[in-house]
Amino acid sequence: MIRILLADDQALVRGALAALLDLEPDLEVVASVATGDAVVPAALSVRPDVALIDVQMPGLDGLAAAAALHRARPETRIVILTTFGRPGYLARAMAAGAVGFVVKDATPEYLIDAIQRVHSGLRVVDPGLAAESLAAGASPLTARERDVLVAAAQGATVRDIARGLHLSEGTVRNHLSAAIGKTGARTSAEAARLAETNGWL
Amino acid sequence: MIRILLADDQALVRGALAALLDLEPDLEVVASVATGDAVVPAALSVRPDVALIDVQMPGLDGLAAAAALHRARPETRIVILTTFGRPGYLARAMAAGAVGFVVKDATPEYLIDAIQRVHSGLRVVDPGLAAESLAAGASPLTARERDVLVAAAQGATVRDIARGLHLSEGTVRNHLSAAIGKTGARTSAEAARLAETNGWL
DNA sequence: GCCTGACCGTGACAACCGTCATGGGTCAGA
DNA sequence: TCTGACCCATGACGGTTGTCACGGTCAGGC
Repeated sequence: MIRILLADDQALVRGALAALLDLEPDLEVVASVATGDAVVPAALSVRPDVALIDVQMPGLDGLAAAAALHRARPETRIVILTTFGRPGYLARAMAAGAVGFVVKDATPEYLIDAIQRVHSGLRVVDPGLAAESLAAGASPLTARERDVLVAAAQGATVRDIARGLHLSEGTVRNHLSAAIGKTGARTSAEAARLAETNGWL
Repeated sequence: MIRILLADDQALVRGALAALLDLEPDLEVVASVATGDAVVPAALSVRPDVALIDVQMPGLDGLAAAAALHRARPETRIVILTTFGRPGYLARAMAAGAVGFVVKDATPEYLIDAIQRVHSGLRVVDPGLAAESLAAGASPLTARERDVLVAAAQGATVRDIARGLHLSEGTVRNHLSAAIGKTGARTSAEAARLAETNGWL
């Protein structure tokens, strides 16, 4: 019997996944939480074999929660589940100690198989996504460039960003310019969009 | 026995929802499709009582698919299911002939209850979202303003938009300026973001 | 020590964007 | 018929953005 912890912020998806997994005779959902912060306490309490963690969650996000869980309870095998197959997510998930990575486009059979493989000690990664991840490479952005891009992605102006990060406007423009060059974009808004789809933010 | 058609582009969610609904003794998933274009043919073939349609789908989107289904087979009661509770979505869903609107944050019980209510002739709308929808009101954007905003949301420059829509740059700037005024934004990127979260694109 | 490279910051300039005033065209409704 | 709403265009303006050249700081390698 494989004991599973579910973490997903959408109650409907959480409930539906639980129903799906509980149909399998050798799987058992023993806990399900809605936030990243709740993952570690729940895991320590129910001692699951496998944790299925969504990336998008309020509070601590799925990748950070995975890292915390890996530190707190390395016996639990972590599978990251996500809507968006962003290359950067895969890299960060692996760095966080995850051993599986499944996108929500996958079939239910694939997910169940992935859980079983992971439980038996294997790693499970979508080969197409892995290739894409290698192609996109690691994030070329510096910490500051990331900061200004996340702000720009919210629609902030250069002045807003400068105030928010306590920088001069010229410096913000420089960081943005560097990010534009590195992403191959032609405008800060486009750079923010590209960085986001690559999972660099 | 309530016969249900499921439409969602994510195979995992589709399968999980089917598992969840099939657990109910009076519900039966009789078809599940991954694209908006497949909704009407499937409905004509299996004659479902209720159609559960996600907004985000490739090809024909969920709202357009709902409208087509309502025309082709008005007996089928339509429930729109969506990740994002955007006010504009609700308005368009109702205009498309939907009688239910459920966000993926809802609990499984709520969804099941909604399906049963809808089948018995009632309408089901999240009251909080309905209030938000009234507050945000209908889209204030003209058709052209919408066009330039969707292009701007991709990160296109004024020149790109002008070329893409065969307009002069000045005209594009005028439309953008009008959209910025109507959305209360201060920049075209921000206007695009706001319009998107309101479901006006 | 010295050099190198990566980062942060400044100032100046050209290009672009947002606003406004103005004009012309179409089309629906009073 | 006139009015109002929408579309397209032009031209000009001030403010913002993107780029560049230039310094300064700091960690790591020779």
